[in-house]
Amino acid sequence: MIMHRQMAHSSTLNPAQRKAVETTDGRVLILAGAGSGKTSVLTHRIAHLLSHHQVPPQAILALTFTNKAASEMRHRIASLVDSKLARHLTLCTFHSFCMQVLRKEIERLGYTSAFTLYDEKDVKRLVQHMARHMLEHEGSLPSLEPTLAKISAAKNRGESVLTVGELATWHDRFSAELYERLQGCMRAYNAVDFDSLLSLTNQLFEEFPDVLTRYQNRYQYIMIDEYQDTNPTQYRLASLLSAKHHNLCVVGDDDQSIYGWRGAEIQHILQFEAPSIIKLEQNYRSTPTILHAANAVIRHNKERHDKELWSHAEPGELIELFHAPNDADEASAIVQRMIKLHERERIPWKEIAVLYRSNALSRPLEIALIEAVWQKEGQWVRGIPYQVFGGTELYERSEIKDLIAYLKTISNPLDEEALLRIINLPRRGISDQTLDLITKTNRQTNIPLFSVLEGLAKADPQFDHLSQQLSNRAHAGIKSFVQLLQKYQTLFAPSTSSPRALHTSLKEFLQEIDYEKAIADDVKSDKMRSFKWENVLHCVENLRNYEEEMLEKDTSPSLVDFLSTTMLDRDQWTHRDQSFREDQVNLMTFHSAKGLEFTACFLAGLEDHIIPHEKSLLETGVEEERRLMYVAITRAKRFLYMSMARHRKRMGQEAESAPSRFLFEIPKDLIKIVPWKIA
DNA sequence: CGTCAGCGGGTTTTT
DNA sequence: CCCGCTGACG
Repeated sequence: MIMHRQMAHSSTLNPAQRKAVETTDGRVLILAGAGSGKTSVLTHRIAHLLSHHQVPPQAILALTFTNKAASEMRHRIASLVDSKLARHLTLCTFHSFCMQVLRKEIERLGYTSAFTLYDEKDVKRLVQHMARHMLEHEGSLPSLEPTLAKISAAKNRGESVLTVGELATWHDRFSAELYERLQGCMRAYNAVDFDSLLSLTNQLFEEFPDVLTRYQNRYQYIMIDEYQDTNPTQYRLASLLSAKHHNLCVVGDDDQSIYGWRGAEIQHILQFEAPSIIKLEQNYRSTPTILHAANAVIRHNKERHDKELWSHAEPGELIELFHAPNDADEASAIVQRMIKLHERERIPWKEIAVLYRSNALSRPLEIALIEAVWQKEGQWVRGIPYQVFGGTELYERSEIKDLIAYLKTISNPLDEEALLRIINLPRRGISDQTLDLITKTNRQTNIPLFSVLEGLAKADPQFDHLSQQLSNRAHAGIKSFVQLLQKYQTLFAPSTSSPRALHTSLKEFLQEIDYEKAIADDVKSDKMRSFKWENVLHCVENLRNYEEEMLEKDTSPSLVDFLSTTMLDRDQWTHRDQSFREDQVNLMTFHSAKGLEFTACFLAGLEDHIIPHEKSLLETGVEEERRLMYVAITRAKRFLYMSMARHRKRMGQEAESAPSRFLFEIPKDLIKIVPWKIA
């Protein structure tokens, strides 16, 4: 045992890290500053539990916010311990954990285990439909933005009713009514959204103590990553699960809490009661100059745990700050310096990032990158390779959404939102008018839409009245639609006698509905056509990959599971095959940069109104904006540039802007103010 | 069923 | 100013 304490794998840890790894029991708070080796600590801690305390992997639960974090941790653990052990850990996002629980237990709450998952857009669409239906006698719809905001805030708090302002205004009452109906509707559709994935799990645990006890007994050790980002529902879940063994270890950094506007509660990490509070303050990422600047800025916040990043390294370069006349000049000045870094300091493009507060600021930068002229292996070339994070993603594309809607309808015919999306796609003569008639019957009788369609298809006398009102064309369309769905419900059904690959069925399905032609009919340009079709094929490829993965894991693949995995892991759509490791400059928001690091960072548009964002000042307050600035600064390893423009177009108008107030919080001796034009 | 004009809105985003 | 959505019209 004593020999094991000096196990090779933990010998690289510093004393604070080691303490964090070895404090296994009870409530533990690990305050992990930016770049302090948080992932290392978490993975070593889990490895330590497994190999040193012989905790079975099934008894460990580690929850993260992103799939990326979960899979990175799993890989790193697998390199520390027997990979068989690593495989049996429950290490996943909050959402996929709840998905797993609900797939097994949701029938207690009146859903079926084939429930489908809605994303925000799906919910929004549904809310719009419902609002239109509720107010069909009114002239025009009120703006749904405030309603959606209220509903989303309530969901984040795990509240199933709106009690905003005692429902004083008409709009409040309307929102409350809509929220109530929305939940009824989701239930009827057998659909769950991202937020209710969490709140339903809590509800399940609260209403069925026997279920809770099972999970409490199983998970002796619970760890939560990025604890500063937990919202009340996640907090509740952690409390429920850890209430038996009380071995709850939370890891995070209050200074990096930047998701308050999405319901995250910084108070959770500020007020976490624990006998052991461990601070990781030694930074392995940035130069002391950069760290001093970051510390100086964040010191101005009141709501925080006291801590300060430090490093043994050489002080490093000063932070360069420049003020350009306008945004285009700022962008080209950034690109000029970037070329210098690449050519003189040999910094690869992928080690360079430009970070900005909001996506709208990326335009001028892209233009400057495209127009840039530089020397590649002695040749003059035009254009620096770059990638912008967070554009319109593949999964948002209509051809994919339509295809997914088809698969949702096949696996859960109660999902009327999905059904209505594809009922006339490709066109099969079911017009809006026809649909109106059918949905009216569906609403009046409370018979699910798909059952009405089935009834019509087999001429069930119950629907004679409705049937008479429909055209022959509509009849034919409905009949073929119902047959199509029934056929593929069987083909995609799990564990039929002849095990058939899902992607084979999908290919056959695409052929049968002639989706390629449907896309071709819909789109003018050839380029767009092939692009869309490629996206569809990519989707088939995803399904095939999924099936392979499942077979490797000895789990049986299913359409339902594929759909939820797909919805819960959007990375598979973006960074799977393409370019992730390519040598490209990175453009992204401060928010998306969290967790990443680059040798050189350019922080662009550091102007008051942009950072701190004036709208955000009113909502989440100046401290969250300061944390955002802190996150941005701490992304840089060696070179940090800060810049702003004196004039910038704002809402169409040219306007003057002032330097960000946060710049004045950085000690002058860390900054070198340089002319924007490079000599 | 598809196209176009007029209108509102414009911060951050993962699951 | 530029975008996306809605609703009216062909």
